[in-house]
Amino acid sequence: MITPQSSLRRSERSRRATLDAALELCTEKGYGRVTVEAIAARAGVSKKTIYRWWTSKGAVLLEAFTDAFVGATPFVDTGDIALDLRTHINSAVRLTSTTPYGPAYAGILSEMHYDDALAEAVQEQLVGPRFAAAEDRLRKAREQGQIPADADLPLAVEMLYGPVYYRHVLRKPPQDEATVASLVDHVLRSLGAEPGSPG
Amino acid sequence: MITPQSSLRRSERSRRATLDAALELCTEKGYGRVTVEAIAARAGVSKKTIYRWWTSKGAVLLEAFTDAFVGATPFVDTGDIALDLRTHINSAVRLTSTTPYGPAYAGILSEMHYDDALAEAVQEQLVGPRFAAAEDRLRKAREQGQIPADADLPLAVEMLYGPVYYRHVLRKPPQDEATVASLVDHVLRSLGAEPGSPG
Amino acid sequence: MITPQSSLRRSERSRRATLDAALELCTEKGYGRVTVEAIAARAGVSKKTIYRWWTSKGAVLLEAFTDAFVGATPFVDTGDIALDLRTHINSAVRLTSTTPYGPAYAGILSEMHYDDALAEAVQEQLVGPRFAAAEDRLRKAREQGQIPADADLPLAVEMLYGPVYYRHVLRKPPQDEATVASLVDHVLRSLGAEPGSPG
Amino acid sequence: MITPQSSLRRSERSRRATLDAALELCTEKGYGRVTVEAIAARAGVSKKTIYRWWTSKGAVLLEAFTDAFVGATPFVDTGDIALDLRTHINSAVRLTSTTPYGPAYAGILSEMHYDDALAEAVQEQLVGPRFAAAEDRLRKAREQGQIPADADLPLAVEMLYGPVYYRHVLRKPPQDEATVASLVDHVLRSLGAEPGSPG
DNA sequence: GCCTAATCGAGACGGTACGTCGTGTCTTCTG
DNA sequence: CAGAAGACACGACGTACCGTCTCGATTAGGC
Repeated sequence: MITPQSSLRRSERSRRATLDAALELCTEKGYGRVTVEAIAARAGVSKKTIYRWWTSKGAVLLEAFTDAFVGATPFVDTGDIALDLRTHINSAVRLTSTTPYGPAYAGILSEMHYDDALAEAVQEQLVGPRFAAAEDRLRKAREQGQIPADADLPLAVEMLYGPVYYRHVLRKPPQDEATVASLVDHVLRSLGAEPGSPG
Repeated sequence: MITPQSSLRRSERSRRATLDAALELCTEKGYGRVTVEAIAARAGVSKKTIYRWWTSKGAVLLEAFTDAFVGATPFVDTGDIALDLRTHINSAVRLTSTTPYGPAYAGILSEMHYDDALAEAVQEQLVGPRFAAAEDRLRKAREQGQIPADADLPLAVEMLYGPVYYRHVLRKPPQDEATVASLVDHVLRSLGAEPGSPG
Repeated sequence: MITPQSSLRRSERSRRATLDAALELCTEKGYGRVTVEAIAARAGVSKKTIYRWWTSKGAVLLEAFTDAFVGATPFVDTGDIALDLRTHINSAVRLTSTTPYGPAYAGILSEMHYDDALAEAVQEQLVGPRFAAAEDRLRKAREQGQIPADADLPLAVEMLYGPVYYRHVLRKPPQDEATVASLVDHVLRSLGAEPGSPG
Repeated sequence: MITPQSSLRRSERSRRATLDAALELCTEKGYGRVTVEAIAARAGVSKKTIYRWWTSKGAVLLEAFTDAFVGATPFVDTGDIALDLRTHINSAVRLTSTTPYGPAYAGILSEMHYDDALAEAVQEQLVGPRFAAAEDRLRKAREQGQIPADADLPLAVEMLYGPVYYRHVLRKPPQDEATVASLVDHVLRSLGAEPGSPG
């Protein structure tokens, strides 16, 4: 498992120092050059302690990552579906293009392909909730008649998130806000929605 | 550089053995567990020879990859823009979901984040041409009035490829043909195109 | 110090469990593979407790060792110097060739070279008393005229004990009783003693 | 095995640097504190190289040791048995009491108890030849009538070497030359030899 | 027969070293 | 003379113990 086994005796000091060191090193050298050895040295923590609470470098960074983004992207419902989607996608763009989280996330995505537990954790803790939140917001819009009743919501979410990931994994520059607005408009139009609020 | 230095004396036998061994190992163990050491041993080739012709494991696999897909996805123009886009995207889906190329490509995408030369090579040899081909085909459709004159073509291409990458990097199941067809329809509709040929 | 600090609250149960576990492990794996960690686990005792009462693994085994041999080799004076020396040396041979004490003693001798406190303790508790006992018995024999007045007693004791240690540290098979008898005779003759009782 | 597998490609430079570093560290810190890690660092050699050619720290030091003493103690036959034995035993005393070889040898003796291959190597390369040489010299003396025909030669050799080991392993001060001379005289007398040349 | 402090088990902690593996370079021998 | 074989210095891996350090939970004496 990725989430640590329960223990009452765990040192919060070591935990924080480890996560902070991992993020720092990710910024300085890039995920691929970060080693457990270096994290331990930077954090003033023993390697044993790291291996006691995490299964891999990826698990450490995932925790650092989720820690930082807990509650960071709540999905507020302003009533304006286009606005809310823009807000949501913009936060994702920022997430993946801000140091040190962007490089860290790219690394986590890499590691997912060889580490099943990590893949599962990413799905459950990061991707799943955001995907669901976007789908829920679209569903509400559909119920309110802002988008047609037969709209394919999962497809819409993929069309929204897809380009963000596309740019991130191919190291292309992240979308600016205007591009995101245009993307949201296109997706809504593709569903058959009436042109809504101005981007 | 990724593309090998020219040489008149290069052994084609060693080249093929190396690429084949790399793909085999990728299938068996996954990209992350493939090592130059193991490729050399499997191929019956010395490490020195590998390092002479490639800069990294990623470069070997990229060559194995492009080798296999040279001319594999020509962009035929049938006159039906929706059909041609479906064909194109389906080939990309197949590319990323077929053993051993799917796992290999995931690995290459990982390595791109730490290997600038590899990133450049991927862009030039794989991503760029395909992106351009899709854009060109859309441009022709625009010229023929099948899609509006003000359509944002790069955005459209990103909306088409984005979901493919999204699923690939997040280890979600690849799209089936119906889903791809629906995606293409949605993208065309988002551009303001008239509903076209039935999927 | 090697001998434990005095305490009224010390748990005899823990003490015995520790010593027994240490001897068991010494038999099973050999001194070099015995660790404080393993002793604690086997004894159902915490490492802290071991470190509270002993300074090192060597100290634990020395105590286990001396515990077992307290009063085990009294030097009885039968009036027959050769017989008494044979008895004495035979007990030393048995000491060093009996499981688990032989391997434990070999380990203690090893550790002595890096642990001054242990070296001192071995000298004071084991080697010194036995050497003195042998020398005393020889002195009495000298006083009774059984050996010449100018006999070099310390040299004699070294000649008696030397071969026992020689075989022990070089992992040669221990002397049998006939060999010990012959050794004692040779040593006595070397001092210029009249040939004594038959072996 | 202790003696390295044959190879034509072995780097003599690395070999010497390793042996020298091992001896230096043995002098500085004592055998027990010497680590393969430290030997490698000091020698500017990789740990892998050490593990390639030796099985353990003990094997390294044994080779350093035997290297230094190859041909160092030839058994010259002057015709005077007492003189020759004194020479021989004195060389053993010096061997075990000279930095860095004394501490190194103590460590090797320790390790022998847990490392069967090392034990065998010590017997074959160091102890066996010296024991045989001493026994041979005594045999010649016996043939020449300098000692009785029924003399127990192995026992004599043990009586000669025993005290040397006794002092070495118990960390007592080494014999001086007068003590060695007296020891040799006693042993010869114990065999029934006529008092020989003056010490 | 309580009360309270030392002692106990358990085990997390910062470390050091282990022995192994992979990297990328370099050398030697062979076809 | 390119290529296989593989030794080399380096550095990270993940593990084992070290000796120190909290933690509650007994568990004795002194009251």
